[in-house]
Amino acid sequence: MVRTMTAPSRPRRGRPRSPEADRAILDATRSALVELGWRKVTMGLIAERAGVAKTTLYRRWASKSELVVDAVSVVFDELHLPDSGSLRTDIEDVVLAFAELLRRPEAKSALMAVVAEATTEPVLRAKIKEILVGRQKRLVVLGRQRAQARGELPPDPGGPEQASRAVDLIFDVIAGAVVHRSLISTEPIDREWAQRFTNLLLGGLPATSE
Amino acid sequence: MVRTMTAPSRPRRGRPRSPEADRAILDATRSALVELGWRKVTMGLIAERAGVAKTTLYRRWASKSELVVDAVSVVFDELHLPDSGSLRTDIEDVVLAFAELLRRPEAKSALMAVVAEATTEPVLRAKIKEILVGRQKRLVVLGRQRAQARGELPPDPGGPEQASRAVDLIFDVIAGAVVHRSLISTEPIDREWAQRFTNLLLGGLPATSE
Amino acid sequence: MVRTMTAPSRPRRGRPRSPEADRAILDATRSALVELGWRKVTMGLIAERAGVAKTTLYRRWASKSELVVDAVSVVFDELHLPDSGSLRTDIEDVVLAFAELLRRPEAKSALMAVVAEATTEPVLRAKIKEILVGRQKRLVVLGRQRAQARGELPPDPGGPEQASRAVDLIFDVIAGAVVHRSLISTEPIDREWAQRFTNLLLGGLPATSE
Amino acid sequence: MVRTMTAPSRPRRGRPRSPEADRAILDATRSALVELGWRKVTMGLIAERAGVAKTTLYRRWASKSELVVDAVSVVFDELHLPDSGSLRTDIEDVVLAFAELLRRPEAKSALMAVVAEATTEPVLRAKIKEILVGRQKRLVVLGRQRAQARGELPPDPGGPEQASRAVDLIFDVIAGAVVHRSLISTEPIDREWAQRFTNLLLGGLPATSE
DNA sequence: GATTAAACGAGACGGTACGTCCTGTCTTAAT
DNA sequence: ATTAAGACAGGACGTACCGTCTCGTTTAATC
Repeated sequence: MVRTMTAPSRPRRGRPRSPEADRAILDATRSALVELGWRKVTMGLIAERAGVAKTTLYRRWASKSELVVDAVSVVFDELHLPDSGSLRTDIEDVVLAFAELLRRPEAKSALMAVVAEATTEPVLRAKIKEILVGRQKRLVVLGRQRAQARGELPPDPGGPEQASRAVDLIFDVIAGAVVHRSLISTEPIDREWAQRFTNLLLGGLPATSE
Repeated sequence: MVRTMTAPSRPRRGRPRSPEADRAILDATRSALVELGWRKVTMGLIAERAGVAKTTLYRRWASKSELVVDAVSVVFDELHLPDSGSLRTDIEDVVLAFAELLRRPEAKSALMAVVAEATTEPVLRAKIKEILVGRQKRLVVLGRQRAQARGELPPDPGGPEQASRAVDLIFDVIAGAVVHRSLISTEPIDREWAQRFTNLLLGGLPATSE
Repeated sequence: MVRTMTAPSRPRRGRPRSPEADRAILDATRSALVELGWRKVTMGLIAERAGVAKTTLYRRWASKSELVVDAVSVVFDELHLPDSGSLRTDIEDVVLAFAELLRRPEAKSALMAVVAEATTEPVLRAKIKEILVGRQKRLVVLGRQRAQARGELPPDPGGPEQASRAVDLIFDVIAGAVVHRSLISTEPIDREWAQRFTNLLLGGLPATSE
Repeated sequence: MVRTMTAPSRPRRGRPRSPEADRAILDATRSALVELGWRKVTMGLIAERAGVAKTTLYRRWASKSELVVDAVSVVFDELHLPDSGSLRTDIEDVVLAFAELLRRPEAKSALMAVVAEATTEPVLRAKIKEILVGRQKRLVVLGRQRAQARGELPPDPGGPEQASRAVDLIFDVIAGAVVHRSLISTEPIDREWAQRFTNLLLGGLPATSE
């Protein structure tokens, strides 16, 4: 998560970092995002709400953006893909679930902001790629496997690299459509839209008018 | 463009606003975005580079975000859809053109930032919807008409509202995929990717593995 | 006082500095020093009490020390030398008055602090020399003139430079003794001590035991 | 010196305090004062230079001020009064020696700072009174005894208390004049000034013009 | 040609957040 | 019990922008 992953067995001299502080900070960040939105959330406010000094924040995270990515990642990890029995409803369900996630204030106000920051900060960019993008591709992989098992999709034609590129493409199309409609076009996503999108994705452009 | 569009025939007493200032401000904004990126661009800096007082900026635009949307809109308006002769290459071409636009620093660093701001500011949201979203749908409308004329797509089945919803969907899918891959997944978009995307869009998910 | 003395007739572009802010800041500084002492007075607190932004302070003064010198200077300017009729009582009176000034919390807590800062900051050093030292020498000059008029002291023997050096010496001896006993030895200064000091100053060391 | 002087024969369980640490800390404090001056010297820096943990500092001294007083005291203890054969040259010599001491950066930058702190901290005040003031009065006592033995000064007229008060007065006058000229007026002290000061002190004000 | 009202440059203003630094305390494991 | 290491709460620092304001100065349409 934070930098706990650095060196699993370090000599560890001095007072160790407080895990309670970690938790309190991430909780405070999420609740502050819910109540105030990205703009009005400040490092000082998070520290105050977490009952922690500002230095404790900066000791763990290099910027507000990186802290927020970590705080928001657990929300993204809540996404699951219950086996609905058909590829069509699997897609519809995940589109609706993702759309609902993007309606949550802590996600909506934060996602685009950290992505904006990331355009100029490579470290943050890598973090987003790993946490918010990479980790969610599991949903596409899983849905694809199920569909292949059901015979709804043909088995992977090429090697593993080709399969990975296929997953990436599908992920960008699904997540991209939901993000674009939710946050850029700012139009609502309901089951009807999810169905029309799934039609397009499954049948392709010429089939949509039927 | 600005907000000078209020009441085209006002009594207009006193000194009129300088059109040179308008131009200088928008130019300074674009060049500052190119060099420094959204974060480091400040209203004070724009004013200085434009040889203009800060007051002059605020007399015309309510915030940095709104100014930047206007400054960037001309870049988006450069997108065109030359008739390539087939729907497939029309899509490929527009995907590549849009991807290239998002590689330009003034667009890349600004788009997500203003979208992030827009999550909490309705006025800005409306402006983005009109300028950056609404205006580009013309590309989808045009491409669709040509494809229908060629017989590549069936004619509009329902009324005009249904057609509008179809355009919206296609726009969100195409623009969403490009934006997501460019700015969130931060992977390069080349002709090979554009072809695979177009395959998916035209043939649908089951056809992609062939 | 502040920098009002710079360029008596400048073109003066832009909004002029608020004289009310000047006054409010200096008042707030003095009252804060009285209540809290040098250590606990912060720039942020002064700004708050003066109803002024911190930037307004820093626009006028480079540091807390320079601000405090200006704020305290008016207290030093309150020192006067009423004509008591004899050199002996003139000295006693001025010693007691200066001792009383150094008992005032705003002076006591601030004087040594700014002098300490001045050991490393030439600009501040010059300011102290001008305001807190130079301006008070008038008292010595005046007392000396009166004593010479009364015949208690011989007229200036050498040229004006020699007279100036004599004044400097007497000032350092009187002010030095009062400052040292008040703030370094931290012993009380009462009329009895003032009399013994005056004896020493008028009669010299061998005469004190009589 | 430190506060280790509490209970010379304690049971002393656990690891004893390192005397090397004491020395290293005081040395580091002095050298840091020389290089950086009071302001830029921090407890953390002293600890680092002494190769010691911050905890070790705070276990021995209650604050930076108290540590610095101890570190600087050895410099003051270097003052001596070689018997020059006459009261006049004894005074001149001690004035010049003290002036030279106050030119040393570790003394100059520290003395006024700790005095400033002491205006609000009684414990520190007592420490300064004992170490920096009380201990140096020996110089006045010694010089006086020699002068009385030579017949340059009359013997003590009153009881021991009156003699003590006389010593205090002379000390405040001499030390005060040197401190004031060195650190407040910030004028140089050379032999010529020391002679004029000694003239004044021995002969009194009316005699100075001769 | 004089009036007049808005726009203009300059820059001060109140305010907010920043990220750094230092203080003095506390918590580890090691000695 | 002391040590080195270093995390901790707290608080001030001085800077940077924000968006507003108050000046004195143009500038053009109206009178």
